[in-house]
Amino acid sequence: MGVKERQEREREATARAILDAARELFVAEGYQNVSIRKIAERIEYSPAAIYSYFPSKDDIFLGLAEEGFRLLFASAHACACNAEPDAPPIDCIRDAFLEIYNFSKSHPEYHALMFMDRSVPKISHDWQRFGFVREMRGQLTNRIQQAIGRGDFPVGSSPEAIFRVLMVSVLGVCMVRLCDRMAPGEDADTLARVTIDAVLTGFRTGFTHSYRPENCL
Amino acid sequence: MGVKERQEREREATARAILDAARELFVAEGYQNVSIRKIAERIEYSPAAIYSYFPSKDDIFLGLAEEGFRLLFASAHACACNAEPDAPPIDCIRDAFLEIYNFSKSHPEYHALMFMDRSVPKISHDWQRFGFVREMRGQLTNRIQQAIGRGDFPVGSSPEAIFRVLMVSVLGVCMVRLCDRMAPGEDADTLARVTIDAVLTGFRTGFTHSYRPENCL
DNA sequence: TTAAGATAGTGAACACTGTTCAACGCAGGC
DNA sequence: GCCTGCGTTGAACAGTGTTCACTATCTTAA
Repeated sequence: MGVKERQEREREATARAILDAARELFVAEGYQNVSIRKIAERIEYSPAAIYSYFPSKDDIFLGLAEEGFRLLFASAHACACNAEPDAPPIDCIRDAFLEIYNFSKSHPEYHALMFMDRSVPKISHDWQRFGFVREMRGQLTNRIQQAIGRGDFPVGSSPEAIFRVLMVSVLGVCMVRLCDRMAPGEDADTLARVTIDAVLTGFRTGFTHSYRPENCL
Repeated sequence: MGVKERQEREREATARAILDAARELFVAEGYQNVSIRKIAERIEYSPAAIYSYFPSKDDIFLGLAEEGFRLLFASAHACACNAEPDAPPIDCIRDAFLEIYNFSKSHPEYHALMFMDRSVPKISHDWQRFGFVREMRGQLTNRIQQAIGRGDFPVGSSPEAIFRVLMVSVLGVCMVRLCDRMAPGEDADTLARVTIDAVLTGFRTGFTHSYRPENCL
């Protein structure tokens, strides 16, 4: 009687195998150099077979981006601020954004897929659908709110604005590094730290603005 | 006797025609959708002919990136701070970086080619060779030095560090916008302004760091 | 047990891509 | 008038994402 179940299981296993093969290939060779044919060869299927599991190449990489967010979220969870619950919120915030930068170093392909790639339009459009993306933002904005409560930021500061500006600034550093736009000999790690500190100091000191974003990452 | 000269002129004209066709096509349809065959069709040559003018597709777009830097530099020159030489340096700096953001809006394809594209590796490697890139940085770091002299930034601040952090932060905003990573309804213009002000305020207030980059853009 | 049906997987093709190369035609110089 | 050399070409190569008619196998009902 478990025929349907077994078939379903087999289908799922093959889908997983496709994703695994795609991941290994694109971590090793980059998105541009992963072709359906290479994935097919790796799992010993014909290229056409893949299209009965995923509607297009983009959808395979949409699945991988989801995996990337899961990975980043796991890293963020494991970083220092969560180990010491009594650590100063401001240090947690700094660490969390440094972790995003570090993630872009340890998983450059995932980072590119998640934050930079324009060749997978579906990621751009659907990218808010990942639940843990919202969860991760929530956790960080909570920390920022906590810091505001402690007087680290001026009263009335917008946690979302602080989060957003930190995010785009760090993503800027990541991009400049990943796109080989660093000056010869320039130290990206220091740049990341200084950038985060500059933005944090800016918001801590306070300046007037009416930026109240919502649902950003 | 002017035969060689005429031939040379004709070759140059064809090379220009290739660049023009490439530019029109890629401004209209984006880098990904411009093929050698489309360029060839537009200038009424065979695809193979193009390869006697440019070693590869990448080299055509390397030429276009150079054009992009020229354009951006022209915009920066034309922006408010140059119109009023007595304007507060801090406003000039803000305007200049806002201009970079605006350029990414008015010329998204050029911006992507200049700052984001990884599919044209030669741009990454040779990208410091553009003379006016250094010139533009020089002009801006001078303005920052001027501001330091006026006491807008703490004594001993590094103009290069301020320049660099402003640059990567603005590039972050540009990237998030161009890569469709904005939240629905989020206002990128405001984000750009707030980001620049946050970084500026951070550096004006001052925080300890030993970042002394050189030759960055 | 056999016939019918569902379906996963295939090979071949389509319409593209960047790039290469032998061959051809034509202008320039002797 | 012939020869050389250069610009240009058509055809091909090896690759891409994707589609589709077909087969072979496995499942289910009679």
